[in-house]
Amino acid sequence: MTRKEYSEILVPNVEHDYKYYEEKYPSRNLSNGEMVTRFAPSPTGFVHMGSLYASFIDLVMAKQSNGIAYLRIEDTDQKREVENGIEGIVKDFKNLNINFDEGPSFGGNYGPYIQSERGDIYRAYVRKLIEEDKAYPCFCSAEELDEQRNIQELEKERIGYYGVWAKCRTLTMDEALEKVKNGEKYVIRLKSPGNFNNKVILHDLIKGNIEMPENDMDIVILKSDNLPTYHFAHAVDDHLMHTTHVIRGDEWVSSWNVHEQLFKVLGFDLPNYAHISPLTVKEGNTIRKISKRKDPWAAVSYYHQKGIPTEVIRLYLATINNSTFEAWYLQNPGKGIDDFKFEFDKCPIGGSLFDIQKLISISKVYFSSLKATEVYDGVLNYTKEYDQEFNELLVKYKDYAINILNIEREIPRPRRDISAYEDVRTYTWYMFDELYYKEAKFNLEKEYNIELLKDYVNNYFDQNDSKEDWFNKIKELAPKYGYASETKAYKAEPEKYKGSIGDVCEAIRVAVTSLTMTPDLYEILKNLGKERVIKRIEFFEENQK
RNA sequence: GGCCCGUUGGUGAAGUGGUUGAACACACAUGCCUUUCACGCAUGCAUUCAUGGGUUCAAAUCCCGUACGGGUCACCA
Repeated sequence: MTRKEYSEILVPNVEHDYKYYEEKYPSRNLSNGEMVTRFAPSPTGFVHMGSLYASFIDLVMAKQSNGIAYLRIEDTDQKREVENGIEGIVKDFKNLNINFDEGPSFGGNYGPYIQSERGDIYRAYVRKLIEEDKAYPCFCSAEELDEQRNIQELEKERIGYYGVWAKCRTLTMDEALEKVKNGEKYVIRLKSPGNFNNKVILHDLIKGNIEMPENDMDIVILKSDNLPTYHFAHAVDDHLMHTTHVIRGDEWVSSWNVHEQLFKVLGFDLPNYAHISPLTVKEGNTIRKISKRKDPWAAVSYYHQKGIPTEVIRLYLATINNSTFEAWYLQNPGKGIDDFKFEFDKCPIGGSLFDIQKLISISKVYFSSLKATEVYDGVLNYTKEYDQEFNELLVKYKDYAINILNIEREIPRPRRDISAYEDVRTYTWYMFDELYYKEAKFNLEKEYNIELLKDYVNNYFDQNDSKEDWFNKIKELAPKYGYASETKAYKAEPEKYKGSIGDVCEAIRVAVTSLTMTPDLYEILKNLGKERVIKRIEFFEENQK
């Protein structure tokens, strides 16, 4: 029997041979420097901050090099399958408005992009390896393997299936065939040509050179369920899909020697590797990876619910991903992520602690850079889903709402109070009568002079005043009631006055908004208009009693 | 336990042998300015880069040991 026939018995029902696939997926026509990257999650749940971080780097590196970033689903472990896992991931990315160039439901010429649909392809290459005597069937059971592991541990030997421990390696074709005939289950293992005493060096784009022993483990490449292991699928897929840069979590560093060997054995060119460190969180004294279950902000739904735009998350990921991004971003107003040149060697090597406070601060800067109409559109969209009542008010008073959102905005140093769309209501509710008369509460620590307030609104206030006139009038009003019209004068001789002009403004502010802290009072009064100010002062009078 | 990686302030970090008496940003504190808050400005916040030793005229930066943290050692990815 030839080795070819042997391989066909061991790996049955394969439609094409590997040469067919080599032809079917020709090299991509890449010009200089164009990167092909891939984000390759296993569908065990929904998209979270960690996957977003990894995919962010894939996308940004591909995009800035004019290359291609594709999505590949690694679902070769049927036990871990989650219902609708694949659809969930694709949907999450689409909802976030993150688009890959190729992938399930994105299209592309190098598919299928779901590994469970690529079984035939892997098997064709497994056959090739068996035929070339670079792989062999292994009939060891899980129990036997466990036992062997225990012995190795006891004897302080390196653990694994290698050298003399690789029992099935020496099986002859006839012996193996006999077992197959008897219906014994088997897997296909790589016949590793490596020597543990040799060194291989990973030239990692992020971590630098890492030296490790050559792989000598006869790792499993095809499981008994006829699906490949991660290692084998990685080699075959990234070869056929012509990935130029494998960007993945650094938990893979230690198995890189396996991958390097697999590429060599299969006759593939080795891609570049960039191993990224995970997003972490501190819990007591230990550091752990972020977790969907334990960290609420790890879920993308958290941001959706609060109304934090995807762009903010991307900005945050950009700042932790490339150390020089933040300074650049602050110095180049109007520019965005796409204008920045990201580099692998600026990526963090150790883990990055996720800092929600920092994200919020980035969000505030982001919101402060938006135009009022943009905030309006965004908040309208947000409240449609999360705050029907406020949404109706925004629709009803569109122009008014935009004016309010424009207070202290589109100026050289805009306010930075909004960090999410959910904050908009918190900062503007009192400007809407429907909410104001229902929700205003006066927890007064001091009493305010109603006469002064009435005098002000009836005899001084004019909606059309310029800010300067407005302030001059307050200065005129203040002394009438014993307040200093200049803060300095008050500070110099506090005993001579009831208070300063600041106290006068505070009285007006509280009477009109029920709050002691609001944006510019002039703008607020101007937007409310005389009639409503009068009404609010009357309302205040009733409530102060 | 073997192999690999990391350790700079409350946080993210810059830094690859000498303009570092350790940048920048976030957070925090105080003060100034001010109609409030915010913004802004000023100041403070690591006498020191986990630790011990070595190389050097010179080390956060190079070498060795130790401690601590992380990863990995599956028919999981």
